[in-house]
Amino acid sequence: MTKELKQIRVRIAPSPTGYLHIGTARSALFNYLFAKKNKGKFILRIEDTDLERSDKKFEKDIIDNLKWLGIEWDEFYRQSERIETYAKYLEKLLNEGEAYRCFCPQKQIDGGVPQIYSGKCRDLSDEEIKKNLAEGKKSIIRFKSPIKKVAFKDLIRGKVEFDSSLIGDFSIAKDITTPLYNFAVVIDDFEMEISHVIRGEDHLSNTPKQILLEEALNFPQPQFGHLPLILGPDRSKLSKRHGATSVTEYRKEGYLPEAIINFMAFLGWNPGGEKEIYSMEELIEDFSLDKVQKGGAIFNIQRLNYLNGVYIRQKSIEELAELCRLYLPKADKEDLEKAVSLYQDRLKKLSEIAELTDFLFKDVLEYDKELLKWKDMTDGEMKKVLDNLNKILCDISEKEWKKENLEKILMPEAERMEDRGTLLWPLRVALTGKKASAGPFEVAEALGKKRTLKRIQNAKLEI
RNA sequence: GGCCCUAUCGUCUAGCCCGGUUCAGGACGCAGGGUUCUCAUCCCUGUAACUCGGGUUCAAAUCCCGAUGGGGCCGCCA
Repeated sequence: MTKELKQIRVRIAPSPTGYLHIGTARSALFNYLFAKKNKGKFILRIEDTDLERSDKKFEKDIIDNLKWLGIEWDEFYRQSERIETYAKYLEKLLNEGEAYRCFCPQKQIDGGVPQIYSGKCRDLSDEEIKKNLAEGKKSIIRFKSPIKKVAFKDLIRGKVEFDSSLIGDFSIAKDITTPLYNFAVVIDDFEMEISHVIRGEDHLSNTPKQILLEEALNFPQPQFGHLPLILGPDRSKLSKRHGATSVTEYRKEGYLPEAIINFMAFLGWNPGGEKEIYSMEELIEDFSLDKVQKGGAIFNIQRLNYLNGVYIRQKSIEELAELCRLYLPKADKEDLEKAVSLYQDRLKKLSEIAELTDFLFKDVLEYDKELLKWKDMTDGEMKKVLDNLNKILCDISEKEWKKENLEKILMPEAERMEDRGTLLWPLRVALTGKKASAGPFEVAEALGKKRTLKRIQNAKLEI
């Protein structure tokens, strides 16, 4: 028997009840990589059956940020537009006696431990159902869960087995036009011909329910693969209380999509070699589900920062300047490029550019005059140094006001001192007002002759 | 509490399937050093782990069993 090789079709199915979560983004990435690697299709399906909690603004955020990350889909669906389809299958299940209406009050949580549904309404007669309905009694639709062992081979974990008697008759819809998660997923995965369901481990215990439904509906079973969770520092599932969890927050702070992608890929996955800087193309090339980890991985911001620095340093000045525009709204293209070339090596996040380069955009610097002093200089020595600096710099023409020239002229002067810092530290502080900054020659060039001399004058006035 | 998943440096992990080549490799972090006026970049060095207990075997991080730890789920949310 030759097995027909079906096309690989995977999906990411976020619900628009919050901004794109880092965990959802990583699931999307893994699905995307798997699809691309196997020449398959990647589908985005918005799971907005819960009208109360769903919000268009979150849907927009999910779409925008997935695109921003470079995770593009081949097909797009919205569950709220597919209600008729679910209704059709709901009717079928109801008619075939695989599902039933339940008129019981909502499940009670007993001593903190929820109970399995008793099955009280399982065998209600048609008359009783009609009567209840006529009386306007509230009902939901439950699946008549057969008692059996449900086993499946997880792509990442191997054989997993559940006992359906511990699941009970779970709910599949609030009413005929309001399907619930486990049901809608099964219908959609079938209708969309999903071949592999790759999702977070938090869905592992939903899998037997979905398999039971697939069996009742005679659907082929997709392959399941459950990804390890992204954890907070306390090893519990990453959530708001651990800090920023949405892609948009990291985006606003100035993390690059390349860095986030590289970072997320290596949370729970590793190709085995020693190469750790990977572009999307390289990830696709090397991706494989059996290199996925089983245990959860802590979200380590230090590593994201490091990676972001790596990608920032890879940018051209022009690109980086454009990316930083948002953080320096008042700067023109030229200023932007000056600022960026001065601080590219020092940037961990784009947002830092504003504070780092504020001295470029100020007329008057405010700093403690003590900061001007290198080691234990006296005021007199300081004055001499500044005068000297002023004298030398005055003689350099506007035309020659270049980093290289400034260095060529100033360095021998600095060498003459017992310590180069005696000349260079006060210069740098006078120009930037900071104890840590880019080098004095490049800053002087960026500032230009006039402003440089002005700042040296101002420093003298301080003493 | 029940069910399920899981377990190598502080963190992300390689090695485990096919036991000996590993007193366990890389990266982040941290510490120290070099370059350097400062900070950063860059370069070098160091730091630190096979959860525990039983087996199996000449030999176990690697195979088996158990314990313990950690996590997830248990909704008329997804």
